[in-house]
Amino acid sequence: MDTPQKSITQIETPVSKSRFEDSPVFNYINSLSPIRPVKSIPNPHQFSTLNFTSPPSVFTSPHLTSSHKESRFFKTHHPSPDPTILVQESPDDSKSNEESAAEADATTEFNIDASTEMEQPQIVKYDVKETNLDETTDLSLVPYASPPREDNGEDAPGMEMHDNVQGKNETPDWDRLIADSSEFLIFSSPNDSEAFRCLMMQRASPSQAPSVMMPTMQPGSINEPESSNASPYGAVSVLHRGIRRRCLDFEMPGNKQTSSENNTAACGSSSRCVVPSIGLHLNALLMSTKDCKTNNTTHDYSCSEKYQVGLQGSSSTLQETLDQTETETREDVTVEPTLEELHLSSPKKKRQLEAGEGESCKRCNCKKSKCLKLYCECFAAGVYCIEPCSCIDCFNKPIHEDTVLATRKQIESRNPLAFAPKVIKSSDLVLETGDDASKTPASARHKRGCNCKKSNCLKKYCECFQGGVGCSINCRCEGCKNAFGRKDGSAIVDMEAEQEEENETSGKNRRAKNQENTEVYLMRKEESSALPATPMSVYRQQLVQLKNMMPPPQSVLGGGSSSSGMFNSQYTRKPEMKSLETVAEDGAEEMPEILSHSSIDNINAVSPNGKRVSPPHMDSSSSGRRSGGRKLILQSIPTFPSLTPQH
DNA sequence: GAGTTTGAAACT
DNA sequence: CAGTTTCAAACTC
Repeated sequence: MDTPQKSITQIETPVSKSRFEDSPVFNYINSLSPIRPVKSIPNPHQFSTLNFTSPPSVFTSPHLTSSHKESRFFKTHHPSPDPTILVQESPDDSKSNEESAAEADATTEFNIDASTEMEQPQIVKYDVKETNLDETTDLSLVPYASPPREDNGEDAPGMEMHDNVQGKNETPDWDRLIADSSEFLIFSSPNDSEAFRCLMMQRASPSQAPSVMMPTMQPGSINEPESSNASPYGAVSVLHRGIRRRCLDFEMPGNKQTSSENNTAACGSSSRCVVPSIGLHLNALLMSTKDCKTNNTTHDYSCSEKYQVGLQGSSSTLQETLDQTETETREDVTVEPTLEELHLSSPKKKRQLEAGEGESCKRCNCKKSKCLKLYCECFAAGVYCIEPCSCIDCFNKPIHEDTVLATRKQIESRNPLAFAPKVIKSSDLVLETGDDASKTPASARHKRGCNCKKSNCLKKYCECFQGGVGCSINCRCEGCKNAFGRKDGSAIVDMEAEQEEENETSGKNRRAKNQENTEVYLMRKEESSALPATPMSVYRQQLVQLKNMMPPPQSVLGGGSSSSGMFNSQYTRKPEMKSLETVAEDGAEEMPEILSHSSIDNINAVSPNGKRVSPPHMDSSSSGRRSGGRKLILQSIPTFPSLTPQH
């Protein structure tokens, strides 16, 4: 420090400084600008110091990113030093890091924070929840997270440079920062969801105040970075990444068991499954509905509430998780979790539910694919197989996480959109395909289109039909009679007409199917009509319908997703914008959650694919439609992805 | 529950 | 990119 300063001073002083200081202009400038010559000298120092410090900061930020990356796929530890320090510094650090790293992200986050200090608590809460639920490491990922803090702590000089004018690189700033940060953290901590509490409790959190410590402490301070893996939490966090998230997320509260088996078992339990599935996939909706049946058959509304609660908790966690860590997972995924999955899952689930009992999660029946191919619904949906599955030689279990992730990556490398939602909203489609989207009543289309030859797009063999969307020019189907919209462009055909046609062709089976289809179709119609109306009402209707029969996935998505929030998952794999848009249309308040999911999907689509970036859509659409409070949340979401994007 | 049909996914 | 095979869900009986 000293040497550089000296050198600088020596150089500047003799030459320029003396001349300029004497000049009247210099005097005038001095009088005008708050910055005085004194600073000029110190500045160099700081600047130099900054240079020194800045490099660390730069490295640190990368570390953060790296940690995030790692956390996504592998749960890593956070090398965070002292949790306390990190916590304290977190706010400023985040800012500084973000500014240096990505101004845009920093600005957004910063703006959010600054604009809504009141809301910050909420945001923090979400973060905390997510982090808690999903991963401790994720917390670090959050701008506020500890990692930056450490760096900042040393990097403080860098901060000071900016601040030099105002204040200098004084430690007192740290105090303030700490105080401020503590406030944020405190807010978040109090907000902690019960799940988080449970985690904390289970974890036997370190002595420190949970609120502040929570984010960082889990990973770093108390437990060694590596410990994350060893510790159940670590395993959990790891599991949360990628596919596991769904089931694992739910497990958190109750189970600390990170063990994969336990997780799967947990999934077997309705409660767990429901929550996780919801978070990532619309499946949860079905699950929830089912649960409602079993548990609260009578009270639809209660179910809805329950569901919402679950969504909030899970969704928020999922969102952040996805956004922050999982952009990749995308799971576009996953996301996505996704409408598609929901659609698919719902019918299946319906059957399963009807046939079997209590399975809240998806089931598969894979015999040869080892549940490591898209043939497997569970795998395709980004969820682990669970007990109810009848699969043989299943590798889609937490135990084989590495294999699952590797396979996923492989598949994504082949087809980045493989885990993305198959059904996209019209707006997105419009961009891509053009008018077709608008034609369909559903206002959504299948991403790639179907290739039906014999089903006339009137059976669930048809992905378009299964997804509750009309066929489009992208479809290569033959004899398309899709009730949701024909390939030729004819808008939705009246179900009656369809039924008549179908009856003509073959009478028997159609009857039941048509009924189902009709129901689905009606559901969709209601949804479309109801969307403008209250999301809750729609949601309730859907729930009721679901209870009565299998809800078509689409319907679930539209109403349930909107109300509860589905995107997803995005996971994300990432669900595509459709879900987002639908959600936006449908529901106002809960949109954020949904968005989070959507974000996931988007993320998935974005990072892996790079092809379509749903987030922008989401942002634009969401921002335009949404109300302020939610908007903030949504905006915050996008920012996270930016931070974590790098792999 | 077993068998068939179907179309997506995977492979060549 | 097209054709073929594999696969598991959807469907039928």
